Amino acid sequence: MKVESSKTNNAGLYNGTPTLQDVAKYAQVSTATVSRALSQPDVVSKSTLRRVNKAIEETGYVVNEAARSLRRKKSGVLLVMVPSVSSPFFSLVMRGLEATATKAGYGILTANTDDDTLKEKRLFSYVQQNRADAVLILGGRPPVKKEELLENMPPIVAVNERIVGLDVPTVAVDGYHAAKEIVRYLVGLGHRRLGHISGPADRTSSAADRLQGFYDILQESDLEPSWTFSTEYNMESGALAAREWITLPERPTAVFCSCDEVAFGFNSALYRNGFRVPRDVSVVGFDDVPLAEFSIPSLTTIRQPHLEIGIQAVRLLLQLIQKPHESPESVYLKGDLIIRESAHRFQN
Amino acid sequence: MKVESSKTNNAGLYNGTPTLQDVAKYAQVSTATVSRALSQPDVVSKSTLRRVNKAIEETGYVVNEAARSLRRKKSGVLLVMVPSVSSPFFSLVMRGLEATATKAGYGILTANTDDDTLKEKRLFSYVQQNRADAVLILGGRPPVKKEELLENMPPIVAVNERIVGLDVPTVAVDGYHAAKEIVRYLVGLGHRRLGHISGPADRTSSAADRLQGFYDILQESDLEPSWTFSTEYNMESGALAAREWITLPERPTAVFCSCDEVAFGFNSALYRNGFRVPRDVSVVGFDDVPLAEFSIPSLTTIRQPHLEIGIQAVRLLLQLIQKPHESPESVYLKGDLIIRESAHRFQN
DNA sequence: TTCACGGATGTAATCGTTTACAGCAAAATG
DNA sequence: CATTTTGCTGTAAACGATTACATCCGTGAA
Repeated sequence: MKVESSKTNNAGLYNGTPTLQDVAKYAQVSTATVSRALSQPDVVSKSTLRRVNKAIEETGYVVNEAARSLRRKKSGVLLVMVPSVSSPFFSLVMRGLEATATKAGYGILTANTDDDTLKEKRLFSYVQQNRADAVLILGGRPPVKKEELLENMPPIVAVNERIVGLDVPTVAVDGYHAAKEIVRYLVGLGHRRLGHISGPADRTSSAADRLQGFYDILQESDLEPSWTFSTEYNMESGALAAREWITLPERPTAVFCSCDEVAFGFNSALYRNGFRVPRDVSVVGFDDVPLAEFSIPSLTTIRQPHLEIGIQAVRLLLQLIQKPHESPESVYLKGDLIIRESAHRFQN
Repeated sequence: MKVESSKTNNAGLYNGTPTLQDVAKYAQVSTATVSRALSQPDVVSKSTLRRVNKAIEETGYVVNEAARSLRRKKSGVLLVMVPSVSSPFFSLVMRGLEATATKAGYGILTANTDDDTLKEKRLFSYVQQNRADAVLILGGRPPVKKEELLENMPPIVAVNERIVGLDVPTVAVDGYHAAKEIVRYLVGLGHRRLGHISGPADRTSSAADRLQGFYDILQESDLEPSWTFSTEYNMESGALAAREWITLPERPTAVFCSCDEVAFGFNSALYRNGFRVPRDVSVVGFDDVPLAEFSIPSLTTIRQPHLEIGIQAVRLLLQLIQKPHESPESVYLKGDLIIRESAHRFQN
């Protein structure tokens, strides 16, 4: 079993990074066999497999993904489009995505979409360029014009938000029922004047769902919505809403914020104006970001199972990659009410 | 100028995604010319360039990055290794990294390192597989055994933390001077019993720097450190520290927390035990995450220029990719003291 | 007129894998 | 024993771009 040193190719000599060729030469087999040993070990004979594995070990061979991608027309990468990776909740979800994708042998390419100039080009370029096999869209905004997409649509799964005007499988918490649950909780605490600071309900399905849940529970309870305020999912918006709340003639005694960040901003601005939560107003959030537990006061909120969201989203996406023409069912998960300090029984 | 439809290759017929070949055929030039038109437009004649560009437009050609990577032996991707993408501060930095990398035509592949099982393999596999050209390490931990790395080290830049035992260019805030500044501020407010909740000073350079800054200012001020507590960079740890602070016979009147999250956890646990910040103790943080402004009380802290950190890190890395043997100088940025509510003048 | 030179383009090899196809020996079948 | 099947392996052609080298043509100098 002598290793023949080639003249045309001094591969065995460890001059560069070893290739399949080098392994093949070392193991005295063809490149096809090495390739098969790697991808379909069961079709290779035991003894050959051993020899190849040893050769791989000895040479320190690592597959070249660029070559593999070219040949297979698969990159092994998922593109994640997210409005902002620094959003506390999105970053939690991304962790779940990353973990699951990695376990399945996929890498995660991250693209922030807040940078409008590139937003449109991104999806197309990454996937068409063969840099990514499929796309996870976190913010809910359709990345390119619909018509263009339909022409040659890569596998797409929407996460957290349905994408308006684009029918793709979605993984999200059932915001409608979660909203109902938390508002019902407030009503149960004796509150009769309830307000809601909603997200951008015209653009995002999550905001619309939560808003609808709010309305429907009020109706079931024979109550009128006392106040609604529509804004973005961030702390500044919560602070803005607080300034309006303060001016109200009949202030709601409980406010349902569309997400934890809005609640933080709301509470913060109230605090700075001498109001105390929950003494002066009960406040609840949505998401249960890590800070909800440690904020002052700690925040009663809906827990979104962020890891599970990531797991399911990747699962659907891989399914879609395998069978591009069988669109899998969307998955709606349950959010759990987490009771903490920020909402109190209403006392007249 | 008639487009000849080939028999061996029905490329012009838009059956699959168009390739360079198709563009070449359409523009009546060779693939070499198209390639040059793309990468080095100045060596192609004006008229040909126009023709090629038109052909690209018409066919909707997009470069196949897999093929390009294979040939160029460059992937156009940077690997970001981060202990946890859901850390508020890391996610801010990542945004800066992503923005700068995108602008330079690079993609960002994200790898969480909290999942120990894969930690070691990651750096090697991604770079050796030709999936990434270079690596940004955010957490400070060396990803593989040192010896292995030295053999065939890809371009690496450390972000936020120097990597112990690995001499690579680093981009970070000068934590030592920033710590001195903020502690000096506390001393200036009249505090004489000062405590510090430090990060993992044995493992991370940032924690060690801040700790040293704390010590040195006390010494300059002829004060003894009243209390130190070493822990992790997270809220639970802050809460843990609070429980110890409460039991102290002579409680420090001001506490410097190693990061904002620790401060949040600290404040939160104190609040739950009936203490108020800054009435009972002044607290300062480090990082200035978005929540610092909106927390109750708002947090006096050191602002880290997270965007600038991202920009500089990518700049160094690209420099290193271009000239692998000229290791660029590390960059240390200045952190700014942001004065808010959580620290007060000491009143006896 | 001849020659050198530079600009523009084409030819073809190459990057490292995968895989259709073919070949071949041994086992199974008739 | 002849023939088919099965299991394993090798040959060589892709995948789609880049680039060293060759070629061609026009211009200006000698």
